[in-house]
Order: sequence, then structure tokens, then C-alpha cells
Amino acid sequence: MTWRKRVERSLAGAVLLFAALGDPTRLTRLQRLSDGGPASISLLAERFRAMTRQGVRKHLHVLAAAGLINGSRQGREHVWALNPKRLAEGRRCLEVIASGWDDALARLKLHVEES
Amino acid sequence: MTWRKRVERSLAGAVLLFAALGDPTRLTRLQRLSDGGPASISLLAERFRAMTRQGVRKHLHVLAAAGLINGSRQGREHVWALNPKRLAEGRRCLEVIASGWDDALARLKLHVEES
DNA sequence: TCGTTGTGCAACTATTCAGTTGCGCGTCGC
DNA sequence: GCGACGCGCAACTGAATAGTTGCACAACGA
Repeated sequence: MTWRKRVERSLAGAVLLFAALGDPTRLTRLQRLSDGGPASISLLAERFRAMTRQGVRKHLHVLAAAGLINGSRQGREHVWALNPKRLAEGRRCLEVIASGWDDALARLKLHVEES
Repeated sequence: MTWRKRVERSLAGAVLLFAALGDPTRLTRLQRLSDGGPASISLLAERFRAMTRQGVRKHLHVLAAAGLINGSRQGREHVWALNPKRLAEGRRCLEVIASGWDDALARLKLHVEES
């Protein structure tokens, strides 16, 4: 795989991740998982009368597709758990962009001083 | 302002931020700004034939609304620059969620060992 | 002054998407 | 076995969104 292809693929992954995070329902459910530990769909949907269980289910699948949570069947329940590794990848991505900007500004400053 | 209101407001901000990042066009433009330094709209739209200048403009405004970039008029050009501070806020948010999860797991483990 | 360049505003369209509804199926408890 | 509970699948609908188009306007250069 070429270097450019690599970048494109990781970019697509980052887009998927941030898009999953960029929704109030999903972010609150993620926070609920974060400080409540693993939980089933119905559990995540209760105290959330604004939406059907099916609605919450769809959102959970978006989070799963982004790799932010992992699901597993336990009896008749579907239990979801956070995947902190993916969160770390998100942080890493933001770091890269920020540091790239710092470098660009440094180069720009250098260029101005030279001329 | 109540504590709960505070949380809700910061959550809304985080949602806005991640939603802005969760789009291929916006993320690539952000990366372009990151390692190319400040640039005007036309500059950001060129070599990007898949979209009109107006399309790119809208995306830039979404990024601006999320606080990720700052725009300023320079002559007849509108120049956009990255705001790394906002990127740091995003990282901070992800850290909070991840650490909350670690704590939850620790509590869970403790609870299991106790019983 | 005149052509060019960079931009902003507003309206339109087509597509996508969120969320609901209705159903059927496995699983647990009595 | 039988009811209740938790869940998955598929189809539908209204609403939001992305992107375009057409225009007008200010700034720069010759």
C-alpha cells in the first residue's frame, strides 16, 4: 500500500470516529457508558423517553461501526462496552493536526525573518 | 448557573466540535490548513474540483462555528487560520471519557472482589 | 476607468438521515 | 407450557442537509 493510500484510510477512519462522536444522543450514551460501566440497550434507552429503543439501538450501532464500543450477547441481552483504545486514537489524531499547525507557523515565522 | 447546566453546555460544545470534524471535506481542509498555514477560500477550494467554492465556503463556516478556525478579511480575501486551542479542548473531552471508563471498570472490579 | 479576481447572499433541489412503527423470534421465570 | 421481557429486522415518513446556481458587490492592477 502506498503512503498516500495509508493516509487516506486513516483519514476515513478518523472521519467515521468524529462523526460518531458529533451527536448529542451518542455522546451522552457514551458518557453514560463511561461512568456507569457496560450496559444493555434497554438500560441505555431508559430515562431517555425522547427516543424509542430502536432509535437508541441505531445510535449504538453507529458507535460500534466507528469502533468506539463493543457489543456482546449475554443471554437475551445485548451488552455494550466502551473501547478506550479508539478514544486514544482520536486524541492522537487531534495531536497530529495541532502539531502540524505549530510547525507550519514556525516555518512561516522563519520565512518572514529571513526575508 | 447550575452544575448540570454547565455540563449540558460543555456537552453541546463538544458535539458541535466533533460534528465539525466528522466530515471528509472538512477534515482534509483542516489538515491542509494544519501543514500549509493560513489560506483564503479560493486557495482552499483549488485542487478540489469535486466541489464549488461555495461548497467549500459553507464547510469553512461550519468549522468556524465550531471554533476550530478563525477568519479575517485581508483586502478582498478572506483568510482562515486554525485555532489549536479548540483542538486541545477536544482532546481534553476524550480524555475525560476515557478516564471515566477506567474508573468505572476499577469500581466494577472492586465490587466483584468484595462479593 | 475597465477588466479581473475574490468574495457574499439567497434560492432551489435532490439526497440523505433520524426516528418510528409493526412484526416475529429467542430467552427467562413461574 | 405460557406469559413476559429483551431484542432484531424491514419498511415508511418527515425533516434536515449538502451542494449548486445565479447574481451583485468591493478590491486590486494596468
